[in-house]
Amino acid sequence: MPELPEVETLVRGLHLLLPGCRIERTRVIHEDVLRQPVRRFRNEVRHRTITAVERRAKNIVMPLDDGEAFLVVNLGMTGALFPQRFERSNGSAPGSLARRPTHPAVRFHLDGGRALVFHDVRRFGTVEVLSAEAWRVRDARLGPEPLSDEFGAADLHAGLVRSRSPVRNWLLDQRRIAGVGNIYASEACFRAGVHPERPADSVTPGEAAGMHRGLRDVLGAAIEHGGTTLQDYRNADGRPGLFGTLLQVYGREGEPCVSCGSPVERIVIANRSAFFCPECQPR
DNA sequence: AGTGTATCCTGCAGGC
DNA sequence: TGCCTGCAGGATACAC
Repeated sequence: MPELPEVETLVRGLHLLLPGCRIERTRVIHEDVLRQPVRRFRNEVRHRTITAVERRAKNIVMPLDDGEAFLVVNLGMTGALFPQRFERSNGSAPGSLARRPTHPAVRFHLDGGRALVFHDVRRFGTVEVLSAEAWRVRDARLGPEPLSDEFGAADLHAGLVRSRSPVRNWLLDQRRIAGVGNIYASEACFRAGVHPERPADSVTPGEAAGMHRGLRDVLGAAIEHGGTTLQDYRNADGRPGLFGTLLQVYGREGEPCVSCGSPVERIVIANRSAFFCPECQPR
């Protein structure tokens, strides 16, 4: 479910609330979301203080005790993090709009009676504590952040030409570029006028520039609108993202292309849907 | 280095 | 109403 813009929106909300919170104890309701034994997990987070809330690719990264360890959450398809019993200085209560977590998997009990709940219907999400070194290694395996200043069109092109895999698949590979998922991969291909099945190494420098632009534009705009909610995604306030109506091809099979009016098509690449306009994105 | 397939899970929509 | 199939924002492991 959640891709870079959704995770970024959630992280921005949580960053206003969680730093300084101390984890008193943890209840693990569904241990299959952990990547380590429950006992060890609970021991490693107990009595630690969350010192920041950051994003890397689609991961929510919370340094504990200024980076002695890292609590890393991946939302998978349906995961969500709900802050509970927090209050802002203006009296509003974040998370109060959230539907009660029907599928809690891990509940962190924080100081002051507050809590953070990881809720996940399908439980494809993961929650884990990593040592500083383990997180560094994990981080190093992830590709560049598409919105960072260091990521240029030339970098994108240089990465693409090293692979013959379909462009859409290339964009989904977190080792090549971080944070792009199925929605924004289709959107980026559309904005660049590149057919999603085109071999990555067939993309010209000009097309790569268009894709670099399109990718950054669509991710940036999606963040401004709080991300895309198809079904489950909620931000830290429990509100859905509003970018869905602005998607140009994803989920619009049969509907007219926003640019030329031709019906948008859906194809399956590597078992996952891709949407494109056959006129604007020729093979 | 690729792809296809399967796996982890649950819920929902649509067809009959 | 029930039953069935297919589909869903992710990530990983496997055989080929």
